[in-house]
Amino acid sequence: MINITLPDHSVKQYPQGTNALQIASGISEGLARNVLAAEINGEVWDATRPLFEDAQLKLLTWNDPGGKSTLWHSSAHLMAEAVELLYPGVKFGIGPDIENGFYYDIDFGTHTIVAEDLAGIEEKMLELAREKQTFNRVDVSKAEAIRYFAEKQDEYKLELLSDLEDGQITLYKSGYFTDLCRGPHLPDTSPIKAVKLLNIAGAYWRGDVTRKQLTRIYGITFTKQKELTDYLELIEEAKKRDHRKLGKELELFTFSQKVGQGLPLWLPKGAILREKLETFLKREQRKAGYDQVLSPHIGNVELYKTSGHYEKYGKDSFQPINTPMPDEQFFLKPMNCPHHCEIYKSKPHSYKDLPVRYAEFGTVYRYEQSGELHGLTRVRGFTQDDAHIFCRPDQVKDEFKGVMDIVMIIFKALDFKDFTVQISLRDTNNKEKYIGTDENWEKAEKAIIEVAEERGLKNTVIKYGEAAFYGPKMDFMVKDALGRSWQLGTIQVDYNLPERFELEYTGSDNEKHRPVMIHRAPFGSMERFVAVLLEHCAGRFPLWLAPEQAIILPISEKYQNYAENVLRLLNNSDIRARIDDRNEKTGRKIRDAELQKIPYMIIVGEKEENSQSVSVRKHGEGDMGTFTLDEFTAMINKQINEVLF
RNA sequence: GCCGAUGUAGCUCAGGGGUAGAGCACUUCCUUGGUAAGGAAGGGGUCACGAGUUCAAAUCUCGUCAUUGGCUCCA
Repeated sequence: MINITLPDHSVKQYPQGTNALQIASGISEGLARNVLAAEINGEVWDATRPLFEDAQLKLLTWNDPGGKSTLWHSSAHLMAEAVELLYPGVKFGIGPDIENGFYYDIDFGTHTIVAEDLAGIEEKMLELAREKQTFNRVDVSKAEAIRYFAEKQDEYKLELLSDLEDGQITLYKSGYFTDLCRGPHLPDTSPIKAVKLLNIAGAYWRGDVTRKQLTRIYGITFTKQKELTDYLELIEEAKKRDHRKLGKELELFTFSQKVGQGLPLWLPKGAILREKLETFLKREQRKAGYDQVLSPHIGNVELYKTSGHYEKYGKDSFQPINTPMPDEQFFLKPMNCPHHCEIYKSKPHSYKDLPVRYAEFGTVYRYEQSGELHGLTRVRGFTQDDAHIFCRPDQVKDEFKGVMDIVMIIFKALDFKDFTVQISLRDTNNKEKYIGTDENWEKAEKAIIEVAEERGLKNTVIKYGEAAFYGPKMDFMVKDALGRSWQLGTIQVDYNLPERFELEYTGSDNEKHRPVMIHRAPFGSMERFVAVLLEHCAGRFPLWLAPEQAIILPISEKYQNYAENVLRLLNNSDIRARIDDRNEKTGRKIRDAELQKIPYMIIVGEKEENSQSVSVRKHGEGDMGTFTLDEFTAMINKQINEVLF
């Protein structure tokens, strides 16, 4: 007999070889029907896998992440089975579950799969699911597995097998399909009740550009049709928040083929938004001891040879600008750091002056691959809210903390709660990829991890091999409306550029020392930040950022003069407003103002003119009643100051 | 850059081998109104661009450009 501990800490005895599904049946048939997998001592297992030792058991259903992932992983197998039946001879790469659903990478040979084919695959999947095919785990020797996939001529599985140790290889068989897989899987296919194949994409085998591109089919499945319908509705809703759509609707930015790919044009309202964000950050930076500097948009090729960027990115950048002088070349600046290094070098520094903090909203140009461009989140010309801190080694940690505080002030002001912190370190197996000494790298990496711990940052992930070539970094990641993760704020320690530019300060010992450089951009780039902000607030900007804070709606043209008086007074109080003087009824003007997401509507007619007042309507909330102008401006200013101060 | 999809009026989109449609927006007129669409008339498109097939191409084919879902990349 074995002892099984349930989540309520009760312990029950079962014969050896009992499985989780049988235990569930013993508790209730209803529960057994909903069991998708089991968590055994913290590890997700097949519910049908026999238990031979004492264990902690948690039964997993659709409501558990482990239940969902098992359903989706099994769905990937089910899709592969359907594809194999419909398109004999296809070969399979990998097919994992992902955050929302699953995918399978498939080599269709000469056949091209198109969107219209997906419905047929979905149908076949449902047909197979209804057969209640069981998933059977089989331990096999490496030789057996190789024999099976060699016979099937599936070179991808054979390659995967070559990396596996004999003795730890399992196959899963379900229906007509057998896959190399470590599991876990559903007891059988019957819980898969609703299927949607979402899209088709190319994906390089093992993520390697030099290898063959397979066809990746993404899909998602559910245990109820209703869940699928709800999910699809959720996606539709999310698409309404897409910054590309809102940016057009709210007239914030646009693109022009003539100007060029990935080069955003900021419209008047978008420009106000950016200016407000800049002013906000500049003030915070002033408080934190930063100095604003300015540098040109181009730099001599020698600058980038010194920085090392020429060697690494020269070929893939915008190509050099030539001048009438032979052998003279300039590059559009792809980053501001080299310029700031030269600013630092413009005079000698004492240890007493440090840290020196140079900040600049610097516009940079990077020739991103055409397929990478994406709305405002990935562009070829963008403005970084950049700054470089030059400090003594003993100041690194404090400076790092100071920067983190600024990032948090911004996130708080804009109500960004849902972010993750990614700490990117070296790939320790490929140290030659990075510039700088081992010792310096270790020092920097240690400082970042310590600061994250000391400040109690939640949702922190450490990624090895993701560091920039010159130093480790900490990035603040936020998801867009469709769940794609984007890097916003970034803080990067750099022990290398000071070396390359031979930056110095005089220490208390009257000797020359190397300062440490910290690159940081709390917004990341203005473009990407606005994009994410736009999706975050669905176009309903906080009052202090709204390009138009109020719109004055005269009941008829008879009140145009009074409306103009009101506008003048609002402008005097620094409130951004305009008059809707169209020949339309009030209901219509209100509707349009609501659609434009203008925070306040000010209705003026006979009543208001006579009492020198305004009627106020708040976006999304409705009529707020009558105010004097002083009351109204006081209310607006209070609301703005609450966020900003 | 790679695999796939898309490109018709300012916007959202329908249509589709016989030289173009809707709604909204815009202009003019009527209406002068009280918290989410007042009425009428009118203007507006080389159907992304270039080539080919055809008596005839916006429609079919090829190429280019742009957008887009992914992959790869992201100083």
